[in-house]
Amino acid sequence: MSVQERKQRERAERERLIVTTARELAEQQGWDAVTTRRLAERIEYSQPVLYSHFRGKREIIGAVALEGATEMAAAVRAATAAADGPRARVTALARAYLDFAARNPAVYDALFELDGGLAFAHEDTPQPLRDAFAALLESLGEVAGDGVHPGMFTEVFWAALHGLATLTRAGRLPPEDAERRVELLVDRLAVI
Amino acid sequence: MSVQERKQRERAERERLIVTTARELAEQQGWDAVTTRRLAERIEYSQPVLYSHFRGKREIIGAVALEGATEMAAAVRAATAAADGPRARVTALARAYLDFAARNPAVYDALFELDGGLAFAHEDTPQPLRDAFAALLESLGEVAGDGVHPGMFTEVFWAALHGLATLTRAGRLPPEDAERRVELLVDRLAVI
DNA sequence: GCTCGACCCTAGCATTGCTAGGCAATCGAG
DNA sequence: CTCGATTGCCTAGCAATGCTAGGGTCGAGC
Repeated sequence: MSVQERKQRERAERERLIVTTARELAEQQGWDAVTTRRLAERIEYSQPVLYSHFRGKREIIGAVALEGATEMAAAVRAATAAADGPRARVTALARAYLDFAARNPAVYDALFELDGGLAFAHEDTPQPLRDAFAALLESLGEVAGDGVHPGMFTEVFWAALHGLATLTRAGRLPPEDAERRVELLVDRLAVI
Repeated sequence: MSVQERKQRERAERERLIVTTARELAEQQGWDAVTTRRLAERIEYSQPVLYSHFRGKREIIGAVALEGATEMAAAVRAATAAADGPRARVTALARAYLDFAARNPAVYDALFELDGGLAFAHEDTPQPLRDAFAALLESLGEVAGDGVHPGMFTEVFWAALHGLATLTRAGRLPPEDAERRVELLVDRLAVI
């Protein structure tokens, strides 16, 4: 049985290699540069190997997205845990979110801009995505205000952050006032 | 000279035909289905004709985006003009914006999700885009609140709307609570 | 009526995601 | 140890994509 175990382990390692390599390539040169050929070359296997791990390119994007969701949840939790009081927590959360999006544009794209074949707001939504939303909810729920459903408040706040992240990165918003925009958002939306 | 004029007119008409056909096709079957071959077939010309009007597919997307920006500006202005008082105006604006995005997903994608080769927040930003932002600014500027720059307030409000629009359409947010989310956004962000 | 130029089409290129088919190495049974 | 079977991988290829080169045709202007 040990042989099978070793093979299984090697397969799992190679799958991780594929995902991390796809992510690296995407961060370096953008998702357009992540072709199955280039990806195969980088992992030093032939193209069909990719398809023995994933149904297609979409699933690879999806895998990067899930990895990113876990990291983002961790980043948000780390930032809010280090802050004192609801207001500081929300501000830290917003900064951490936007910071993550700015530092990992390819991962952020995999999560929200590209089609990774992931189900959102469904019963079959993958755990990392649920958990990322939960991480937001933990700090945002406490500033939703009376009579406002915490989940819905989190959705709206999240949407605002998402809008800022994407519009800023796409050059639709000048990057200078980023910090002031965050302050305005927190001041107005959160009920302290 | 009349011959040249006629030719020029026909060229202009054909260019409009390309843009409206691309838009139709995108609305019907999504932008992925808008290939140069299919588009050429629909307008009953060969592919190279497209390239005598536009540098490439990107520019066609950009043309659809510009058309969409003009329409969106008109839709927003029409909605706000019919509303009484700042609060009603902002609510109407938000609804009109989200409604436009929901009813014209392909156009909205051309504007904000796809690369149409357009410059934003620049000195060489095309007029329709500037005007669309101006349409938002007209109604949002009056509820920015004291000490808050109207332009920046508009950016934040716009980003929030953009986030709601994209996340809702991508299935990231459940569509049921759309109206309540708008109310929350207006209540909190706008200073009446 | 003729010539020349604008106009547009056929054909092709490189690249993309994905798949079929075969080859070789490894495993299990005798 | 041998031999058939299975697993795992690669070479080669397909259809579709955006885009371009080159030639042929038709009409304008003298």
